[in-house]
Amino acid sequence: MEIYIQIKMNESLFLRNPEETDLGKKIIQNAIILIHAHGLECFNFKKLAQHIGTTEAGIYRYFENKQLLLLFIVDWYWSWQEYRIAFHNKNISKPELKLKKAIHILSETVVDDISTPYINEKLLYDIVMSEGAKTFLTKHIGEYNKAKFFKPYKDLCLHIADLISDYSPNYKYARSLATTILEMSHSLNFYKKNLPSLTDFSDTKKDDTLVAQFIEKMVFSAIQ
Amino acid sequence: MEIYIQIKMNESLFLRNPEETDLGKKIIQNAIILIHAHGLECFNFKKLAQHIGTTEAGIYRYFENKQLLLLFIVDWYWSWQEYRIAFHNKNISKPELKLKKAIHILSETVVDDISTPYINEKLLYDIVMSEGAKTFLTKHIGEYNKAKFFKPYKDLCLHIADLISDYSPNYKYARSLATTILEMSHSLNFYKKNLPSLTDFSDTKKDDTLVAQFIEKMVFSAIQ
DNA sequence: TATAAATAATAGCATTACTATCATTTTTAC
DNA sequence: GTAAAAATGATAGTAATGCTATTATTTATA
Repeated sequence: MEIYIQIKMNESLFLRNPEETDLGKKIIQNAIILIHAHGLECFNFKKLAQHIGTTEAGIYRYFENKQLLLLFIVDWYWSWQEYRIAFHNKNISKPELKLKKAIHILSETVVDDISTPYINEKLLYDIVMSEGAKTFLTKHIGEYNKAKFFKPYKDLCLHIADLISDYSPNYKYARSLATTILEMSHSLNFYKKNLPSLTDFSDTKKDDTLVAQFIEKMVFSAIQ
Repeated sequence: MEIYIQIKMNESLFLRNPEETDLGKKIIQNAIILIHAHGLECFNFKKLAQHIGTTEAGIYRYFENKQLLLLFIVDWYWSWQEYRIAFHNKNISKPELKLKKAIHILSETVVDDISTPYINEKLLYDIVMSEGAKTFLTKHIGEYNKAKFFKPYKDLCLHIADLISDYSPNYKYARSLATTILEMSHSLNFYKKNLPSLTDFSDTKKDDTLVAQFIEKMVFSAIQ
């Protein structure tokens, strides 16, 4: 059985849908590779074009600029994570287990998912960790929000908030706590890697569940 | 009694110490004003120079580039917050009260502190909220870390972690929790303002202690 | 009052972030 | 199988950005 999952993306993110053509898929695939390798700052459409053997103008036919390309892959990532959480929690009824699963999915090492041929989720996880916040740390936040570019993130946040409320219907801060889970699951892993003294973990330790354990304990004691 | 506080800054942040000359102080003061008004993306040394009536090259004599200028003011902010926390907790012995005070200082509205004439802390708070993360979301993170540019943030993190450990000596995740406090105290306020559906608060509500209340409850149930 | 230090004025250059045009190839429709 | 349409490639150009360099002028200091 070979299943390929396809995520329906917000059409305002692109000028031409990259998932419908070979060149488009190459753009996504190699944008992820290049941003992962050199960071968003060093990344531009000229380099991307050279890397995949096309022209700068060719990329501009798909995306208005690199911020929207970043938003595309970051939005894709959040939708994919929500899908994974829903998938793994299928047929599980205990709210406690569901919430724990979600926390672990969000804060543990991701491996490349072969059901998405031109997207390397392992690289994408790193990109979201170190560049993801830049999608909303911009003066365009209002405009982007109107265009629903943050919908995948908000949907996931609401999904987690619902899991929290299922477990603890009287807890008053389900959304703030969901946002805390989302944010800290990525940023503690970023710090663990780059500024480990801001955490209680070190990057050398093999155990990749440490961040999840911290968050899990914090969350469950908060909503108990 | 008029007291002016002065924070000793890391000398590698600048080429010439801006706090020692009139032009230098103007650079800091107006950089804060302009970054607050238009965001870091739109901000550059040419605009800053025009705004204060000097030349681009003049600014470059003080700072190598705008990232280091941002680091300067963000580092200043974290040192100032640590100072405020220490100041307000002077002669208070109960660890519980100290930690609560720290949480409130970090997550509630800041007003301009007149003991720092050319720095508007109110504007600076907004800048740290919406641009602060960009200081470490860069490929230069390793190099900046070596140069100790993140020391003020780390010191504050450790300060909070110590307050946590004083209250609850057996708690295993003092640093991660301190980082969570620091990060969420700013980012929840950012979301409250810009993407309120990610929080349980709305920007219209007058009460500015809501974020603090959420964090306080979460923290104290975690370390109980 | 000489000297050094700081600032102003101006120029210039490589890179970035696009836009435009036109030729060529590939796809699709009949 | 061919014509039309769509997508891509090749090339050029422009305004803004992020610097560096040079020289002149002002200001502080000895």
